[in-house]
Amino acid sequence: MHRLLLVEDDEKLGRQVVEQLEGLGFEVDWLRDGSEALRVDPELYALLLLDQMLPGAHGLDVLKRVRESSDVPVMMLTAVSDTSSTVRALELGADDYVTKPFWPEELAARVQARLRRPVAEREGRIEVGGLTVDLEGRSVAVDGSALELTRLEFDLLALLVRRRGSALQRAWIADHVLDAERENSDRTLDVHVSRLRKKLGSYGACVQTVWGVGYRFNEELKP
Amino acid sequence: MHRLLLVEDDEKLGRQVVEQLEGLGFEVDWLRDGSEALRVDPELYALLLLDQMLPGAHGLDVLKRVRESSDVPVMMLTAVSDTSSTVRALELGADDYVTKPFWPEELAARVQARLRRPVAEREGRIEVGGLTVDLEGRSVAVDGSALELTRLEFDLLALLVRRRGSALQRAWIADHVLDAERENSDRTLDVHVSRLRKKLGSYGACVQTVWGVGYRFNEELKP
DNA sequence: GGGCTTAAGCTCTGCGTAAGGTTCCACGTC
DNA sequence: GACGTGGAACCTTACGCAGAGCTTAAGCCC
Repeated sequence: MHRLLLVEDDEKLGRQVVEQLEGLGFEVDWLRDGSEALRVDPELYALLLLDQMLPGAHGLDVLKRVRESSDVPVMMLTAVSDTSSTVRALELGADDYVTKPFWPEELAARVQARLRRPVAEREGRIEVGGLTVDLEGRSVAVDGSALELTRLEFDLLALLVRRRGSALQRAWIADHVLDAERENSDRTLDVHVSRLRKKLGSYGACVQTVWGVGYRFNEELKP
Repeated sequence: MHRLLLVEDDEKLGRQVVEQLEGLGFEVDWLRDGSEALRVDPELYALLLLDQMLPGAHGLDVLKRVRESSDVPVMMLTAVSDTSSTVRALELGADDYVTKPFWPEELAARVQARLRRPVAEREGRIEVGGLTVDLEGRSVAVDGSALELTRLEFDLLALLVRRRGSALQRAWIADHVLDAERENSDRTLDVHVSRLRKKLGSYGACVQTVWGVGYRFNEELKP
């Protein structure tokens, strides 16, 4: 089964999280100190859970170090107020974040969702419930019937679905989807998201807006 | 059940692939060396899986040799970076390719999908509803009556039909179909597509334009 | 002369933006 | 803590325009 690393200095919260995750069959290593976390080999783990405020080293430092050598998924545990750190974490390549206080069950569910799937980028086709995205054929179907998406809409959906579960930054999405040549209005991306949601019908709800950050495809919300 | 040949020198990857395929009920012969592969009779197998970089002989050499005597489906295992070899492989008649690194599960799924297709196609003939494309005889028939296609029109149709379901890029199609020597106008391809559609009659609708990308043969749209 | 390419006019798609409405968060007040 | 309020972030609709793609007709070259 998957092995996870949790870095969290709060004893009580840490114990709850470990219990939840082990209850789901994960093996969990738990470190209380940031400086210890700087020394571990991230490749040993299927996923990392990093608190932001840590003794020894800040969670962002750990994240930065990890990203120098590995693509392992990283989920940040952040305080509600600390939005600037959250944005910074996403810039550094965090895959998702959970704001404190949270229910350990919620965190466990997010972890499970992330690890359940094969590495999507390498598949030619991704299926989420009744939604099928054919990356090679550039076609999309909902419950069997084909959808007419524009080039940009398809790219947008593909991006979100391939990294489903992760909150993607507006600017990052824009960089990857919009025409890089021109200075785009801030509202351009909204419009395309809006149009995509509409065309996706009942699956439109899976395209979540993450306030102040960007968007996330949430497969838990499928109809 | 089907018998497959895998030619792969990486021990670990090879073992994984063999396990997966045997798990699906295939019989698998596994060679580690390209020069051995040059000596086998491809007709013994339902499908060949060829790595590109091999000791003894390059995967492309094996492919070339195989194609001299057989139409057995060949799937290439290619490194991400090696796009020029991939193009060359398709020119030589490879049916599909999977880029490394891949999940053995993914490869197994592709193999299964490929072998589910009707027998005619493996013998150089593809049938989509009432449309028959004879790759060897370079002839096309709609509902039994032959069609007069030019060389280029046939190549274009063959390309689209062989990779039906995939959205092919304009530039890629042009590279494979038009005269590579000259700088072609952007509109040249349009004209041939247009003429092809006209000649295909009711099947013309299967040739879909994928806006901003290229074209796709969509067998779902057959009349 | 048959087949490939180009030219040119045309259609129409899809992208971006503006503008007005809506939702959400932060902060202050009670 | 409940409530209210201002402002920022976001949603949605409508519209114009650049340019992708279609088609016909005419040229070019083997």
